[in-house]
Amino acid sequence: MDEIYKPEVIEPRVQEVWDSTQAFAVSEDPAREKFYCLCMFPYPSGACHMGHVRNYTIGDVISRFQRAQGKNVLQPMGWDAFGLPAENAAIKNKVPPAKWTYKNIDVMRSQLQRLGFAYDWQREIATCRPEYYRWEQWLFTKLYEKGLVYKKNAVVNWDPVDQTVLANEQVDSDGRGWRSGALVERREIPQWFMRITAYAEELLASLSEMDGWPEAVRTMQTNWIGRSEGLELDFPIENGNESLRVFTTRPDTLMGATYMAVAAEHPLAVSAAENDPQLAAFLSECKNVKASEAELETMEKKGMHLGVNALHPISGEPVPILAANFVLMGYGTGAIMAVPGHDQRDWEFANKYQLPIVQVITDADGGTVDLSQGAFVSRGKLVNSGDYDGLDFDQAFDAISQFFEQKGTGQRKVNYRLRDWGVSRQRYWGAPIPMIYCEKCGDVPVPEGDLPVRLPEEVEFQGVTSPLKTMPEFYNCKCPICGGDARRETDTFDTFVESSWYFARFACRDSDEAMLDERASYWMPVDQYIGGIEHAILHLLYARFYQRLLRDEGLLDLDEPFANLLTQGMVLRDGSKMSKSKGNTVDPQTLIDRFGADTVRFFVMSDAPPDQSFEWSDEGVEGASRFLKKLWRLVADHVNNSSLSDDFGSLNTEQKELRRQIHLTIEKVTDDIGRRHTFNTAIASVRELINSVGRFEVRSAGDYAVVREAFSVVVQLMAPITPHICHQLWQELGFGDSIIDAPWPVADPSAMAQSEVELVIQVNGKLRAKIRVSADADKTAVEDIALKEENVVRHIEGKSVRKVIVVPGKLVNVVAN
RNA sequence: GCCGCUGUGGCGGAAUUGGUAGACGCGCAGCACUCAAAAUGCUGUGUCCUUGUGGCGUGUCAGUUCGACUCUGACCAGCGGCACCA
Repeated sequence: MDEIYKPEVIEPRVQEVWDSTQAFAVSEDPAREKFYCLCMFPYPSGACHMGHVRNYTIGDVISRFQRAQGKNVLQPMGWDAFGLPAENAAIKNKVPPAKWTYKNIDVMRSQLQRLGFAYDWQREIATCRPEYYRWEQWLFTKLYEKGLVYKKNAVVNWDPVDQTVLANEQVDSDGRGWRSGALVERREIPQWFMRITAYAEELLASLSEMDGWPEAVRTMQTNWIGRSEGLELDFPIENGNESLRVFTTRPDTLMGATYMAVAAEHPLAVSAAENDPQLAAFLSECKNVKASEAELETMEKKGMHLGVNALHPISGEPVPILAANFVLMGYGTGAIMAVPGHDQRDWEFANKYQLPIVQVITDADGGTVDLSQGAFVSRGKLVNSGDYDGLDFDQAFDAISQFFEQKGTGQRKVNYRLRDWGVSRQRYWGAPIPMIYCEKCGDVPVPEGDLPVRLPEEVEFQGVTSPLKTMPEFYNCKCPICGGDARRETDTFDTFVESSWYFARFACRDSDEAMLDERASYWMPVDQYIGGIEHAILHLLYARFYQRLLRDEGLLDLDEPFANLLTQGMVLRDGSKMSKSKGNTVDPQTLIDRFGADTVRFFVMSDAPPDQSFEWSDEGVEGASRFLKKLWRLVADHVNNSSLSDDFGSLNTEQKELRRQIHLTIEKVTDDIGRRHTFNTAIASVRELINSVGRFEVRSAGDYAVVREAFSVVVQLMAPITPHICHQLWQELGFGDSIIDAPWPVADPSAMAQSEVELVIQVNGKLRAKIRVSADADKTAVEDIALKEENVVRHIEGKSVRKVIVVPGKLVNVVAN
C-alpha cells in the first residue's frame, strides 16, 4: 500500500466506480424502508459557494449514514433555475438568461460531482424546463377553477424613470432605483394571488405536532400566520351615510379611541384631497416609501387631518380621521381606530399631533397607570367606559361585540396576519402565468391541451423591462372560449412557486401524464430536509401550503411535506457572512484542487454543528488535510506490517481499554450522526480514537487484532463524511470491495462494561477530590469513602456536614457550613 | 419597529437530562528528527497570585438550587427574516 495519501488520484477513481455501477440510482422497493433526504436545491448563480458545500455535505452524510443502516435512500439534486440574477446578467452582458442559466448549471453540476455527493442524477430537475413548469401552470388553472386563485390590486415598487417594477432588492437603502437612481414610488397594479389564507388555520394547527422541526422555525411560522381574535366594526362618518370599517383585537379599549387613521390610497383620503392641495401633497409624499414592512415600521410616522370626522359608535362623539403613512390599503380594511392610551404606536403618534389620550383600562392588580410616560398596554379593568366600567378583558370583549352584532354594524372575526400570496412578477425569466384576457370573456385560463405556455428563450433585453411585454408573437393570442383576438398574460410566477413542489416531482420527474404519479406516494414525505435558516418562513410555509393543494387535488395523500427539518447556519469569514459584495469568499473549487474533496467535506463538518453559523478558517482546512494524511499513514503502516495473525486471544488491560474506547466511539458517533446531527462532535471522538491508536504500540497478535478492529470501525464511521478515502482504505485493509454496501458497526456492550468508575467529590459544589470505586458500590459506601478523603476533610474542618448528595456513577456533593 | 436565534480561552467550538467548564481542533511556545528548512512526532498552553489537588472564571445584573454555560426575570451586543433576492 502506498505510504502517501493522494486524493487527486483516489477521488476521481472512486467516483468512476460509483458512476459506472450506478451506485446511487434508486427505485421504489416496498419491501425496504425508504429514506428521502433532500437539500434545498440551489439557484444556479454561477459557481458553488461554501454555503452550498456545507448544505450538501450535511445531506450527503445523512444519506450515506441512512444507507449504511440498510434503508432505500433517495437523494436527488436539481436547479431552482428561474430568477432575477439571470435577467441582471442578461442586461449587463447581453446574453439570454436561458443560455446563462444552462451554462451555470453545467459548471455547478460538475462541481457537485467532484465533491462526490451520492445523488441519483437520473432525477435531475431544472425548473426552467417546460416539462417542469407545465405542471405548475396546469395546477394554477385547476386552482383558478376552484376559486383558490384570484386577481386584485397590489402594491409594487415603481421606478418612474425606467417605467418598470422593481424588486425590493433593486431598491437601495435611500429608496432609489438601482439603475435609474430615481426615487421609487408605491404603486398599485393588478396581480394574481393564491388563497393561502384559506389554509391558515390548518397550517397553524399542525405546527404544534411537527416534532421533527426546530422549535424556532415553528414559532416563527406561528407568529407569521399570526392568528388573532377580534372585532370588525363600523364607525359612521359625520354628515353622511358612509361608514369606516376597522378591525381591532382590543374591543375593550373602544371607548378610548380618539382618532382614526386611513391609508393614503383610501377612498376617503382621496376624496378629501380633491379640494385640499396640502393634503393631496401629503398623500403623494406617502407614496415615496418602499413597499416593505421593515421600511414602514421604522420610518417616521406621519399623518394629516382629512378634515372629516367619524362618530364614535357608542358615545356619538366626533373622532378626527387622519391619513397616515404607516397604514396600508392592502392590509386589513386600510383603516384603523387609534387608542393612544393603550397602544404604544398610537400613543407616540397622538403626542406628535396633539391628539387626545384617554385612559379606559386600569391595572387590575392596583398598580398605577401613568399615561404621560407611555401607553398602558396590558389587559386590565375598564374605566371611563360608561356601562362597561369594571369589566375585565373577556367580559368587555363579549359585551361590546354583542352590542355591534345586535345592531348589525360589526361582528367578531378571526383575523390572520398572513396575507394571500401574490404570485405575479413583472419579469421575463420565470414561468408564464397561464391566463388569457379577452374583452368579451374576461380572464380565461389556458386550456390543458394548450399547455405549456412556453417561455421564449431566444430574447434580447432592451433596458430593464421584461422582453415579453414587447413581444406581440408572445402576447397576441386567440380567446379559448370565443376565438376572438385576446391578449396573453405577460407576468410570470414568483420563483417560490417552483420551489413549492419540486420535492414531490423528484419522485417521478419523467412523468408526462400527470404532475405526480404513484411513485410520489412511495417516496414522500421527505424524511430529512436541509437548508438555510433564511427560508424558515416563506419557502417552508409555501411548500406546506402547496403540499395541501396537491393533496386536495388528489395527487398525493399527505399533509406535511417535510417530516424532519434541519436548518443550517451561515458560512462566515472574519465574523461576517461570506459574500461577493464583501469580497471575503473562498472558492471551493480552489480548495478541492489543492486538498481534495474529502478534506473540504471533513473540514466543513468538523468545525461547528450544522444549525450554527460556521466560521471559515484557512488553517482549519490544513488541519483537516493533516488528519486524513495521518489516518492514511497509520493504516499504511498497519497494512504494510501485517505479518501478525488476526486473533484476539485473551485481552490485557491496555487492549481492553482500547476496545472499550472503540465501542464507546461507535455508540457516540452513531448517536451524533443519526440523532443529534452534531457531526463536529462525532469527528472529535473519532480523532480521539485515532490519537489512542497512534499511541498504542503493537507488540503481539492481540495488539494487532485490536488495532485492526479500531481501523475497521474508524473507516466505517468516517465513510459518510469522507467517502473516497474510506472506500480506498476499506479495500486496502482487505474488508471488501465497496464500503457503501457494508452495514454500520454496532457497539458491543460487553466491550464497554467496566468494573470500576471514577466519582467526583465536591464540597459545597466545588471539586475537591476524585475517587475510584467499584461500579456497584452502594450510596452509603461511597459516602463513607468520600468523607474520609484527605482534601475533603480539610475543606469541611470546623464546619458541620448538613447533607451529602450522591449521584450514582457521577459525583458526591458534601454540603457543609 | 416586529418576530426568531446566538453570546464560553488568542480563535472555531465541547460539556446530550441542572452534576468535573474548556473535549477535539486551530494558533502559539519549547523540544526531537535535519547540515538546514519543510513535513512529522512529543510536551505545554483560561486567568490571577502567595504555585495550593489555591482564588477567580461561560455577554451584564438579579433570582431559583446542595449544585447553573444549562432554568427564570430584566438588560446589552451581534446575526437572520419581515411577504418582488433566493
